[in-house]
Amino acid sequence: MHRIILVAYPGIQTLDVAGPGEAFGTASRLEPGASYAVVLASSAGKTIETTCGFGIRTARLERMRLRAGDTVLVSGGSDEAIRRALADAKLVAWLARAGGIVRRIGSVCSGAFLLARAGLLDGRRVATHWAACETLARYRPAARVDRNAIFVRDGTVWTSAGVTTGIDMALAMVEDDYGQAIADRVAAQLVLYARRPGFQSQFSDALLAQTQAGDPLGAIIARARTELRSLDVPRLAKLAGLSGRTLHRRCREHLGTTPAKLVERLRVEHARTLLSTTARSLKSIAHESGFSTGERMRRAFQRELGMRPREIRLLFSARHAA
DNA sequence: TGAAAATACCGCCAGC
DNA sequence: CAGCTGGCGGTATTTT
Repeated sequence: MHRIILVAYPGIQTLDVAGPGEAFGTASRLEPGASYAVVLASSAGKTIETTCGFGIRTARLERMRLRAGDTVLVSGGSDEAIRRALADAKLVAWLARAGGIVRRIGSVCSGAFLLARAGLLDGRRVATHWAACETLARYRPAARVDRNAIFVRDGTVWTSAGVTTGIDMALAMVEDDYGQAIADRVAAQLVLYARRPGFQSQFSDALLAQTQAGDPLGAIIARARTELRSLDVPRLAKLAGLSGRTLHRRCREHLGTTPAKLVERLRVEHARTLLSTTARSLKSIAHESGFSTGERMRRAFQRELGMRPREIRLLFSARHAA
């Protein structure tokens, strides 16, 4: 039996607790092989209100006797709620203590600020909501904020980007505990379209959203993904049926990027997946992703992710070995 | 590492 | 006329 302690405070984001809570709860309820006890706790231990006005009952944090096998997950909340929570010395101290005891400690969305405050993110690679990345990097310079990840596992510390990605992260924990088959069945039960690995960027989600919105660019992106090996800006324009100039404008207004950057991102994304799921040589991965040489791939990775391909492989291959 | 060559970016503008 | 398109070309960035 794994205990999951969801840490709450007034003004938390409803989905940040409900998502992971249901993921673990579903696993426990439907999978004979899996067993979780999910508890909600807050500093005051009362009924607290979430962002949308739901009242949820919480146990008192201090009453929790921490065990080495526990998992602690801190929810995100509104700016105001986070600010108040950061000032809650008891809460921060409890988290700091938990960090030294439990097997896994993590956050969803802006909950990362509380872990940062407790000193748990120093020297770690972490994820948070895209709109909060810069603020977190400034708030705690010792934390290495990965702007692309939807969730990151760095040793015992797990962080996720925001709301629904908390579910992806919870499922990765289920996989860690009970294997992929069970995690996949839970995902199916929750009717998740596809389970996303942590390295899949928030940027991809934006692209996916465009696709579903029926935006012409969405279809172009899908096409482009299949032709990475012979793609440059004029070619992309041709696929899109637009002039270079107009394609440029569309990319700016819909995706906040430029055509060449878009192509580069798609290439990096593709290569990144291959790096972490196969043992193929960097050179062959570079070639398949449309980089003429390994050197060019390395430079693109540095620009897009601030990391070298080799580092990506090292960081993510451990996860897959488990 | 450095410099030349290639490619991309984007303000501007005429044309639809 | 407003609003969108796409060509031009100087500057910036990336590649070789």
